[in-house]
Amino acid sequence: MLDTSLPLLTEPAASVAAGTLLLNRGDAVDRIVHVIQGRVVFGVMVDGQMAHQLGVVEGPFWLEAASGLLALPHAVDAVAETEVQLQYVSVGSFVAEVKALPDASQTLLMDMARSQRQQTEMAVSRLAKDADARCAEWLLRHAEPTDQSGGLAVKLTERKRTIAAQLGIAPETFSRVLRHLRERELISGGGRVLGLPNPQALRELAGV
Amino acid sequence: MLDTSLPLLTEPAASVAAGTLLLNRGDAVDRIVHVIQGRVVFGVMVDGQMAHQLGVVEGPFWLEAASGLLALPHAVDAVAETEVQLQYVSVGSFVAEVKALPDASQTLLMDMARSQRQQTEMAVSRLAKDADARCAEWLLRHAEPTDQSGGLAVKLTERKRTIAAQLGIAPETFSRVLRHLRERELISGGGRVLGLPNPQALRELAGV
DNA sequence: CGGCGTTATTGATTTGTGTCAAAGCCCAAG
DNA sequence: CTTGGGCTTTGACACAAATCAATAACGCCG
Repeated sequence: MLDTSLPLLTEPAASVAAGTLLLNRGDAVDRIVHVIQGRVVFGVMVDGQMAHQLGVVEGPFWLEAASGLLALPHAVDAVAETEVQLQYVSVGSFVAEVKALPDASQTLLMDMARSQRQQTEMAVSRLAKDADARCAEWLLRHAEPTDQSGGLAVKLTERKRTIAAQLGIAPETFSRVLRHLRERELISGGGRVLGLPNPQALRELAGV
Repeated sequence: MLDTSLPLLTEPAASVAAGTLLLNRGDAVDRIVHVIQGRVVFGVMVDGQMAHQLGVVEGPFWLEAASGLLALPHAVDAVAETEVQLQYVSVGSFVAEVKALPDASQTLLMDMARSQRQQTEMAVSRLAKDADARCAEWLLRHAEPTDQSGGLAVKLTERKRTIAAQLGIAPETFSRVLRHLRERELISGGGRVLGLPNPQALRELAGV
């Protein structure tokens, strides 16, 4: 894990509850949010709901650093998905710090590379794949080996509507895809733990 | 315009023709491409065609710097859209340079911020808007005031199929959208120069 | 155990956009 | 002027996924 702390910035860390709106699309960037710990979802909200999810980031992380550096309004909405520890940092001191400390720009650089990568992968996956393929990909990414026998299984820790949002599809569609995969015997088990009897076929469906 | 030159790197610049494939999705990053001048399209290619365009970048620019820094395979395909002047730089010397020179990481940081921003805006626009809205947005973005009277007009300098690709829609769809907008009298003129008689309505359609 | 609010599933229908195919247009070469 | 080959437009159609609406399955608390 990267250490993204910037030593000059000593503002106290605050803690906000899950569900808190952290920033709004279109708002001017008055301060930058340093997420120390916790998970943040960003995307486009439509009347209070995160209608289109663009990414999920796990702290430590600089939220929308690009907007801060470029002095442009935020391009996305962001919401705390878990409880989040964070610092608010003025754009001025953020930029000053990045300029002054080589290490700071280094870590920030790696940070941005990470986030850009995630975003690119998500965009590629959405453009190039249909719902079935994306779900298959998601299942494989979240699969873990079961105790014995080396089979794979996925535990659904979040609500399915949330997972659907991550996949960029409607909850109904996610439901149908799971049914479809179950019919084709690519997944098994009806509860919140799904078995993957045939990972190879699943990989194929996901387009490797 | 940013200066992204890195003084330590003195490899000679090469020139490649429009249409040249610069990098392939999935390939390991053996060297980084510094685009000095020219336009590069990146996205996902399907049998030789750029089927899904993710972005267009104008040099000077570091292509897929994120992949280089993270030591991950390329996430996208990239093709020269115009003739392009470029340098190939080994990942090693690239990383070394970024580490050694504070200025280098500074400029690269701004560079990545720019590209991330572009990508984010494109993703947002695709997720949140339909074809009509995206075209309206594009028209407004490319509008210029006409000589007299302060009206707005758009000059179509590229082929429409290219514009459609940038908008992430099929050429046929673009054609239909233009007809639709013309029927609603949001654009006028049938040639390669379109008038925008009602920018306000257009802005509304674009979702501001 | 039974009731209730939330979440998930299912079916019917609509919508937007891609695809295929057939003209039509434009312009440069002959 | 005519010809031909690209882009562009148009129409008919197919299809994936969203939406709407209704039902079913949970989970939780009393």
